[in-house]
Amino acid sequence: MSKVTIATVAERAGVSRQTVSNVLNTPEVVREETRERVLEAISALGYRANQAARQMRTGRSRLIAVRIEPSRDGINGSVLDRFLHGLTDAAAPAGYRVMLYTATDDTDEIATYESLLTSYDLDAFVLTSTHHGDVRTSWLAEHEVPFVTFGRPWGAPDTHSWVDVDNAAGTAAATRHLLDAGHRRIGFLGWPAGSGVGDARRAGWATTLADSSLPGTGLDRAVADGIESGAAAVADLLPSVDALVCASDSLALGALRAIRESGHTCAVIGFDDTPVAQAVGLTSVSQPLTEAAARCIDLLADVLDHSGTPRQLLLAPSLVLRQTTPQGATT
Amino acid sequence: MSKVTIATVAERAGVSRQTVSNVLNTPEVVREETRERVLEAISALGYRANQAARQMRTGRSRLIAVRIEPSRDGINGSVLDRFLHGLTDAAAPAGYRVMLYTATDDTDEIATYESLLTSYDLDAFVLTSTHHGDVRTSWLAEHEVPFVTFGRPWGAPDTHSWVDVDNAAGTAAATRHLLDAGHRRIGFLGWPAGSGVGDARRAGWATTLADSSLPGTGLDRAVADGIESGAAAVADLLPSVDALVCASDSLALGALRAIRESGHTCAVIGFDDTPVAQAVGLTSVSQPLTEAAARCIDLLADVLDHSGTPRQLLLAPSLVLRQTTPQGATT
DNA sequence: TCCAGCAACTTGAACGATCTAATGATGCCG
DNA sequence: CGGCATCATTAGATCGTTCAAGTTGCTGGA
Repeated sequence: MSKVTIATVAERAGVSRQTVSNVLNTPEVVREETRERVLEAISALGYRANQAARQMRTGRSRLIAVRIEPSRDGINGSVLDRFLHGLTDAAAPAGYRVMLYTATDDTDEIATYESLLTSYDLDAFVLTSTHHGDVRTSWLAEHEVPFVTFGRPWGAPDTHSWVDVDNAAGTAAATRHLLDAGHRRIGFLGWPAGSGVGDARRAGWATTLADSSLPGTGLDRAVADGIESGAAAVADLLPSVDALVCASDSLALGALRAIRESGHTCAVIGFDDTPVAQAVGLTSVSQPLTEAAARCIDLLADVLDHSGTPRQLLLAPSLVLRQTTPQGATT
Repeated sequence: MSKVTIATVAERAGVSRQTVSNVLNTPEVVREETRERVLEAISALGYRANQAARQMRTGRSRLIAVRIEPSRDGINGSVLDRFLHGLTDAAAPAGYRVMLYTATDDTDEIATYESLLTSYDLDAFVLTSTHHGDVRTSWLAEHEVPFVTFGRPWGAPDTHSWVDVDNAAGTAAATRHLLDAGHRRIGFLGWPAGSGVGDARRAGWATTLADSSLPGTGLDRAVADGIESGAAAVADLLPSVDALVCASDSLALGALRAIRESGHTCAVIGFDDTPVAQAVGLTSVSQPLTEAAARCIDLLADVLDHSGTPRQLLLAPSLVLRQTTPQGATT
């Protein structure tokens, strides 16, 4: 099968190249009858527009780029991977494809932007893991590159479209669940202050306790993410709590281990509903990653159509109930 | 900054467009002095070749496509994700970028090939999860599309380049480790016959036992992958074995649960060294995924240079030692 | 009858690179 | 000193698409 170009289709349909192009891009200017004849020719010949040629003319590639992280923590890494799956799925029906890139840090990432933009003419970027003082968003905005972030612009104004999950609502739901189960001394195991996500998760726990007029002071710990650090932090917290809300499944897993070793009884809820949580039967807060990805594509389509102002979406996480007690959790 | 084309560079260096093109693509035909002048202009202007234009002329896009699976089993899905990370990393220095696509089954995937090839002019595909009677490889070969597979062509002749991990060596190492630890009644928990990978993993266990003149008959089970099915299968196997080699971490996790519930003592080794295995401290066979991805890119570069015959690479997995006993494993 | 106005379609140029063929400069030999 | 091969470089065509500027044919109002 030799290559089918727009000229082949035009010849077969007995029209000019431009008419074929119009059928594809601005169908309303072509007469019904002609359009049908062209469409018939297109499907008969199996014609598909050559993206490279289209891109050269229009400057748009229908390609969006996403950063893929070196799988840092094996447990939490799966969150971004699931988001990526969702993004690829959602992009295809919208006529976009996803291209991957890696970068070691934000500065390196910006260098990659330049390289990708000049050589591949990317249409847009989807950023993940936004954080305070994120230089990437300002660079992209400054260079007028369309983008959407999964994660709100912590501390910066809402000048671009983003999708985020309501982290505070997640830990609030977890805390409420523990309250309903009769727990009264509910602690929180999270990360050091400064990360937007971590702070929000802590706040969800704190405000829920406050709403029930229960004390939270001294019942929380802030450590780096990880099983070991989680276990260590929980060790000295244990006598004072009978339940724990955690900022991640890694921390929750560490907590479970410390609890089992100590002989205490303490309920635990994790965050992110990772495969590990599923495997060990741990109750965990689940982010709607597939939906978040689909919304990112929606917002991106808007941005690329130059239609309207930036929009922001906050999605609600859900609590996946499994066991919360250490015995259960290790079952 | 207005766009810098090859003509801009040519003007600044005082040469023609073609000379600039030659500096980039066939440097040996350009005189040393001229080349330096051109290179200087390139870096001064920050010129980068426009891929779309190059692609239209040459028909090559420097883009390779990889299928991303809907994260089926959350535990085992991480294997392909880690491979994907490695692939993206390895592709960049070689001048290639990775594009993602999804497909529901092999037939759908072939339809996607056609679509991607005609509209994006992809250079090559990297296939994963090869299996018996894989129609994808024959389609690609027939249409002369360059590709490399991660996973050997089970049952088909070695007509293309591939990289695979020696699955049998992995379970053999696991079995040997258990033998060295003094176990003599070593069972195997795997998948139903027919999957190349599953059969190889079973064979590694069987031959290692046979080498030590130990019986294996009746000590293995074949079930669908998953924690539940693993637990169920191990239940009736338990009195007869004091150690278990598993075809996946999911099965191993199921086995651990059944063992704990039964009160028996039995060592367990998993496969794939997934985050779950790391989290629960399970000894597991680890595939060198980063290296496999890098080798795939190497082979692909060869294929795309039309240099030489197809090559095949078999990489050795390694055993990651953690605990093998259920007590340890649940710590 | 004439021409403005419109709808439907066509024509030539352009995007930015690479390929092919042609050109000018240089050296070598008889 | 002329002829010829060799090397370095240039000019023009080309890839497949879309944009901008036509062209054609028809309708209807003055």
